[in-house]
Amino acid sequence: MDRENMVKSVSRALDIITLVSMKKEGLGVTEIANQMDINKSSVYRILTTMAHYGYIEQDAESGRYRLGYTFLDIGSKLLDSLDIRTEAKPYLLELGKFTDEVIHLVVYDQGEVVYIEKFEGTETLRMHSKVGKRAPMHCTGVGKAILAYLPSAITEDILNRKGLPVHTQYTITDREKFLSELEAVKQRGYALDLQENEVGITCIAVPIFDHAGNAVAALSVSAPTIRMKDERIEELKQHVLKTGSNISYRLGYR
Amino acid sequence: MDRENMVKSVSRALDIITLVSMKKEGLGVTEIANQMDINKSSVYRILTTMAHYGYIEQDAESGRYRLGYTFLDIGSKLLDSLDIRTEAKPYLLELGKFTDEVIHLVVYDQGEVVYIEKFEGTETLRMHSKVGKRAPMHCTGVGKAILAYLPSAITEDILNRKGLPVHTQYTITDREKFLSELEAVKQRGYALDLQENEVGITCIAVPIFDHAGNAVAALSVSAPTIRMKDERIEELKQHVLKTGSNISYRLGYR
DNA sequence: AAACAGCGTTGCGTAATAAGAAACAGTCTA
DNA sequence: TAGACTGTTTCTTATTACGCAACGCTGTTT
Repeated sequence: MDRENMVKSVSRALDIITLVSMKKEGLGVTEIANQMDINKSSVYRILTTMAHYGYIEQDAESGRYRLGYTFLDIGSKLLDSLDIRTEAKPYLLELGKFTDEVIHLVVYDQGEVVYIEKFEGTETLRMHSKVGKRAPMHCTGVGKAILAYLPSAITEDILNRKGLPVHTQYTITDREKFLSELEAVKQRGYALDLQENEVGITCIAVPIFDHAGNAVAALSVSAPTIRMKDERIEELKQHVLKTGSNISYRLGYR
Repeated sequence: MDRENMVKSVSRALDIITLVSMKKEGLGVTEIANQMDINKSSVYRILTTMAHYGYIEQDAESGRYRLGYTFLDIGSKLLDSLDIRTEAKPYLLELGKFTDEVIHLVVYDQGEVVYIEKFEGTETLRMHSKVGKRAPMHCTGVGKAILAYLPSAITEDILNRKGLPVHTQYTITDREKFLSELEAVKQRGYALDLQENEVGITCIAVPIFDHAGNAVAALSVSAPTIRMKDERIEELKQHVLKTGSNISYRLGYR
């Protein structure tokens, strides 16, 4: 970006914030001035300006400057405005173009997953029939990805209520086997759907976490099993994982 | 505070942030310039400067400017640095498990309380939506717990500035009544919120003192009023008081 | 289609403004 | 008590950020 068009004092102010944010005990005016190689008084004036707005606080005893609570105010406003669908969209598009396969985005709702976005390889994004539809969790990649990260009490409850109904001959129907599958998912960080929901379809799915660290959503790349050999899965999983963590980050997950 | 010593462009930048934070859809350069009654190009340059640091983001399609994710980064660093938070954490967890109700931890800041931690039942929430939010002091348990122990001059000042706005039909709006309520809180050592902030919610709150003996924070257990009969309050208050004094001790209060 | 109105962005000259040097007023140390 | 630190303030200078106006662009209106 053009460094020409930047406002110097604002730029300095933001540099100071970065500096201050790194020392939790706070920093002194002189200390900051030395580190940034600018004059004390400049630092002082910028600090008092930011302190006036509550972005910076001065410790009454030590005189040192620390981060102020206004960052929490703004941060919580930002969190309120985050929407999974809009945040995820560009990442899904990118993943779709790269893989040239179908990408799904789902959210968790009452023991099921709800499809809220779909992207088809070459075609443009549009309202597809599957958007809004619900699916069980135990036989889908996205469902297992979320299930693996839910609190175990909730997972138990869902399994008790929904059971493990057969969808294909590959569906995991044994409770013990399913629980250890979830453990494996958690270990790997991603879930596979090996024709467990629909014969001939294989998926790679990853969970998406919100700002509170809850697995609120998941995304998957689905493809005909014929195209999903081990080497392809190995390659794709990297990108799916990366995309998932990018979206989680956009939702405030740190 | 001296408006003389402030850096104008930094001040403008922070005003812009405030403005932007109020519209979650974002704002345009011209829109901001009109509202602040300054030139477009000034706004533009300040925005690009902040965008370079990630405090502001420009929507690729609409061209509008929104809050950027750096606020979340700084916000989470700020939360980490709050030692009250780290010291209190284990005690809050214990209280949360024992009561199986919602536990809140707030700090006092400029006549209001700021939520810095929340425990729900058994789970730990990294950054719940309420964390960072502000609330008035006069109609919350935590607010009254702190208010009762602040120097009376400061209490007076807060009441003058903020008044006693109605939140529910149970909110104490008479100044004399409120002051004697604070006296009662001080006598008992804990505060009750009997649906004064939100109908159907009852809280028990206690102040937390720092090493200098200042009431800098408070914690509360909140529950539906139906679950908060007199006997339960009697039982809970003991544990809340104990937890509060334990945390104060950890902060150096003797 | 053409004219218009709106946007975000850019270049430029000028005057306001932020930066720097140095003195000031404290505090803590030796 | 002298010294070496702070954070704060003052004052002068030229740097710099400002406002003006024009630009390219998009979408709408006529």
